[in-house]
Amino acid sequence: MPHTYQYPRAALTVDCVVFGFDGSELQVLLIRRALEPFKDRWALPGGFVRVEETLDEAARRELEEETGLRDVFLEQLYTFGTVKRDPRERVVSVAWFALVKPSVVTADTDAAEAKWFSVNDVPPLAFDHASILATALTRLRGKLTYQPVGFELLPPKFTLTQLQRLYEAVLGEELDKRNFRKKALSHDLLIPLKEKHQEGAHRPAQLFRFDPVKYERLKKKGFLFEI
Amino acid sequence: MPHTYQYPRAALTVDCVVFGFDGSELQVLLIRRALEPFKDRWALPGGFVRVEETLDEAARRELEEETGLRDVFLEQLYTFGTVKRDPRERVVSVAWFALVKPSVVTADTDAAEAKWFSVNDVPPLAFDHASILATALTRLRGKLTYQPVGFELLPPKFTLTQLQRLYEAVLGEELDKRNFRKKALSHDLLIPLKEKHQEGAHRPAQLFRFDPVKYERLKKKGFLFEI
DNA sequence: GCAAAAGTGTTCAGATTACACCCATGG
DNA sequence: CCATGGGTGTAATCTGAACACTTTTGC
Repeated sequence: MPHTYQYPRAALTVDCVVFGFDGSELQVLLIRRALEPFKDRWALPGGFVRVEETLDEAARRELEEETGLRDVFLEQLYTFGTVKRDPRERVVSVAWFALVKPSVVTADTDAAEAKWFSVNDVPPLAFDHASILATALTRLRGKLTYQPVGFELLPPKFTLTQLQRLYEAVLGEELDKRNFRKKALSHDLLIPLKEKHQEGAHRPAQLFRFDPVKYERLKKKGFLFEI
Repeated sequence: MPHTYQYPRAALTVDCVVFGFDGSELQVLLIRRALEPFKDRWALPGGFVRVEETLDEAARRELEEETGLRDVFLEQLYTFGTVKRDPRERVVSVAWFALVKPSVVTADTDAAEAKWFSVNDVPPLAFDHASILATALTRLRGKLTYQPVGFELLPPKFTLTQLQRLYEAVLGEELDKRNFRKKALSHDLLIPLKEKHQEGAHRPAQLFRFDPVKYERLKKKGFLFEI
């Protein structure tokens, strides 16, 4: 290893796969590129890492600049480093995946050109972003079955049916209502609220919130939240 | 996002956590640094990424240059990017973890100053390499319980007892022999050989090899190999 | 014949699956 | 009173955990 390493150097970027849930489909947030290359194509929000900021700071900064989102659940996904992934020059990108709650999903994002798409109906993407998205989807599916990340995609108060719909949307399969409820409640992470959720001409549903204290305790033990 | 991004840029490195198994303890391969900073300290093998090579090519190249190892199981681990992790300048490192079979573990490595250490007895490490190692260990433990990676750490022919010792070393707990064997065989990935393994004054043990065809098939289905 | 590691089954508890009907509400 | 989604229990099966003795070999 040389004592110092000079140029040429790869440029370093971050890209964020931001997932949301609209109540029936899993969504991903994309921005329309204003500049070449891939001008006018949809792309993951992201940009260059500054020399004085950490990687997650860069991801959060770019996310806020390009979409207006702040304080989201963010986790490193994978680093993409094939040589020609950017036609301009060598660019290595550290990809992140983010989960946001519906309050932010439905709010306007600062960037006029940021838009939510169903993951089942994504337009052609710039660079290798389709492959980054695919990696993120696989990771989300994997995580969902053993970690309670679903709550990051739901409002603070939610019904068991909403939780089930989310699991079904992400996993792409139907789940048995009784078994799902039994298991979801068995982890003792859901606190029933006094309120009910009323919507439409039918029996109102029990609202729950997520218990962040028990969540932290579980997390430290390399937790499980299997559905 | 600017159309091009100029300097200052972070430098990009790769670091490899190379695991081996000596039959009783999990080992990690370290090299002694010849230069400042952290001169004479032990460190993970690694170095700067060249602008014309992918990240995994860089990892494999550095691994060969510094330790003589080739053709190892290699998987991306995590990218470490805190600002001050290298005292010289901003360096972002893509960490990898590698698994090598005993034939290579016991062979001399090209680098005079590469050495195997038990993971239970690691010297102080340069940079944030202790934290990279800890991350790799957690990942290896996690992987072992649902993917058949153990075979990457064993010779081509092995006994069930050797496989069990490996699991015990990595997981840090004793396992029940009968339950372990039942489960290991249930996945139909182990092919019994006609040969027996003879060592010492006791009953010779059945040798097995790993079935790479079934492994690939399982892999494509997002496989499971639970022990 | 003895020391040392290989090899082998059963039982029990808990978890997972499959499955169908009544309840509360608004219109 | 009816349409809509909310809510509940049980039986059958599978899986995981605990547990002890016989076999084969070299010396």
